[in-house]
Amino acid sequence: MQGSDRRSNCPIACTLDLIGDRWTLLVLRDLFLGKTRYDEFLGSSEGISTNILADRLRRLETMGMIEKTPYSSHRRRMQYSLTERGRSLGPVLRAIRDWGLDNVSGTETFRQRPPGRNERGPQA
Amino acid sequence: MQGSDRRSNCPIACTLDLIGDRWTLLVLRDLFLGKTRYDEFLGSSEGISTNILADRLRRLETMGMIEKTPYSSHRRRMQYSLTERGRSLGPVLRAIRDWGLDNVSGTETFRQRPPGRNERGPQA
DNA sequence: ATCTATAACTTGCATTTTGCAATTTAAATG
DNA sequence: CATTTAAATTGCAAAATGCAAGTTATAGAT
Repeated sequence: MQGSDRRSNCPIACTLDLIGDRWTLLVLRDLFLGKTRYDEFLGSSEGISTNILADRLRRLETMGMIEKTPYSSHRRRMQYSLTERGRSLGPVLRAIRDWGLDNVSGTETFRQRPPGRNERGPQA
Repeated sequence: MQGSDRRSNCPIACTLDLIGDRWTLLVLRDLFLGKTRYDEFLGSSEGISTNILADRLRRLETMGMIEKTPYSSHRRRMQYSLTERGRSLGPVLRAIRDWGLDNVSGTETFRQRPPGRNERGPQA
């Protein structure tokens, strides 16, 4: 909890302490969209910097939102996936998406994902 | 839109460009809770700085999320209230709250607001 | 008239975070 | 061996935040 001397019991504030920055939420979006690897996140059109990406992935893992598993014998090559805890943020991302679709011109979702995995996740 | 050369059509990204920072969301929370005046926002337990508060209120007004009206003949004394556009962010704040209640220990809502105004807003 | 209190900022400056680009690391491949 | 690839790390500048003091414009008291 950020600012431990300034404890707030407000669930909104506590949640925002964990995920209340733009890059974290964008990384979560990408995870919901099925991206798993570092270079995939780097490829998103918002252009996250490598240091920010590494930092956010580490934080998300520390908070138990994601977990990483090797996908190669190269010990630094990890794929990331949402944990149950991370997946429970789906409604948040979805609400954000819905607001954007209704209120920001020029936004659209593309490539409708098939039902099933990430069914409750955001689409972009 | 932030980073105009890095335009993203993703509704999530566009929304986050507008409100994707902790303080903006906390100010929005307070507005949903019925706070209207500068010193009321300052009184929240997260301890926003005066420069950040002034900045966020200005931005929210510029984006059409809030409007300000004088409450005193003192020309600097304004009360702020959500516009329709701002109120439509209710589901976002509510999703964030719900996640916090489910996932962050020690969080709670207090003083249940009566149904009616802000019925769809967050409670904290 | 002056002085004090109040509310809403603004300002100055230190600290932290972000953004950019280069570099490093550890593996696979030719 | 050298080169390529993927996932970081690093160095540094720019931007944002945080803290505290200061300013402004009014109301109210003296």
